[in-house]
Amino acid sequence: MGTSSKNLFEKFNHQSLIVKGQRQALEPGFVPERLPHREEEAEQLAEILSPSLKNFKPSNVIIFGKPGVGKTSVVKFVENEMIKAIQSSLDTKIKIIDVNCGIVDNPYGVLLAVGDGLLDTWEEKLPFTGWPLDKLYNTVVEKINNFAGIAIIVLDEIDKLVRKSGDSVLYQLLRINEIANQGRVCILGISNDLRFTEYLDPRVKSRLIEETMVYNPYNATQIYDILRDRSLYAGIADSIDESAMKTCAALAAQEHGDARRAIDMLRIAVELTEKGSEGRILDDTIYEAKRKLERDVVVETVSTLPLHSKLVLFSIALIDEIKNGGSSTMGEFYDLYEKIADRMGVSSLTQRRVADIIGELSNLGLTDSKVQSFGRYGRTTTATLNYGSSKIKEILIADEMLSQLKDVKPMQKSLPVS
DNA sequence: CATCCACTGGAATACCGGGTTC
DNA sequence: GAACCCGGTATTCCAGTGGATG
Repeated sequence: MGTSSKNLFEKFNHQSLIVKGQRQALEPGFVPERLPHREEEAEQLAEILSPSLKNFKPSNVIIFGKPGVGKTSVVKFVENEMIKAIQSSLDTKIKIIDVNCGIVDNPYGVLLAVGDGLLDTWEEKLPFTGWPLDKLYNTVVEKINNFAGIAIIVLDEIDKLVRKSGDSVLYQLLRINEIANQGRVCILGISNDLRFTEYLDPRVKSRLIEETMVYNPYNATQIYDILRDRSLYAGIADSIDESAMKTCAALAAQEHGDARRAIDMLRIAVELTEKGSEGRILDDTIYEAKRKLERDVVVETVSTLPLHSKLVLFSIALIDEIKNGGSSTMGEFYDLYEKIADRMGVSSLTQRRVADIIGELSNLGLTDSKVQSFGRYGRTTTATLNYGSSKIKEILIADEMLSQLKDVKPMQKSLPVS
């Protein structure tokens, strides 16, 4: 390495890094050693799970709460504490199995995760497809029997699992305790949705929900405390303005008291500061971080959409353009979508499917859609873009597949005034 | 209160990846 | 290793339904 010429990375080394501690403290998924304003919840959960340390099956628990209110953090925290507690006593047999039902939302996947979680390290993993469900289930039961301890199955986002695949897996998991002669399972569910239990069979419901905990959203002062705590971990406390931290907390409190969002904003503010020249995080940095966060989310969601969703969104954007911000009806954008798909050389989906795609886009917050009835003249769904059509188009066209649509202009039709 | 259009839920179909059987 | 079994996912097909207007 030459001494006279600068190393390529040197420039970046000299960036004014303001993080002097653990950078992970600002990343999603970090589990702190302290849980400001969730100490009681953690203790309560530990109490519920404590029988497992004496080899008794704890009650099944469901934790409810909006996103970013610390559900997962509390659970992870308690898990870690429990693992520490087990290490000191050799005669307790506990396995904790984490399943993120946001990703694994089908019966096979859940049973597979449970089965794999019960394997000893030298055992070969179970096949991730191919087996009949009952064979997989029998294997899981057998593993529980051999294990002869308490298996705590943590089902994060359990509401998604139930919505997509019903409660059959839950029924099967609960039934293990009846058919296995040794070993017990305890289910710890985490849900964003208070009402998901309505989808449950009463028999499953009563057995699954032996204990419930509801976590309330944080208020601004609580989020402030959390941010302060994290900034201490990250070693940025000296580099952040008091009022900036308050602003950050206040902004996040306005949006459902989501602490995760506050931490995301703080992290981006840190990154912006390290790239910039200010050297300190100010109020303005926070506002800029907020804007960047929102922008990033839109780009991310739009660009990861499946092809046909992109085409539908493109149609809506085009109609938005001609109508200058107006909404479009199913008939309009479906026609346009068909033409676009044809031009791209892909076969178009049916209207039925496109109706679902509209619903998905609306769930993602990219569009607003509602059904409108015109009485005697039937009814349709209308869709409106939530972001500027030019911006949406720009993101869409960045996709290689869609780049050929760059110059597509819909022929001006006389559209009914809505 | 009939009417009309497409919304909507569910059953059917096609396809995929991967084990299992002979 | 060809043919078959199995569950998951995406889509289509079909029939029943919703609801404001006229």
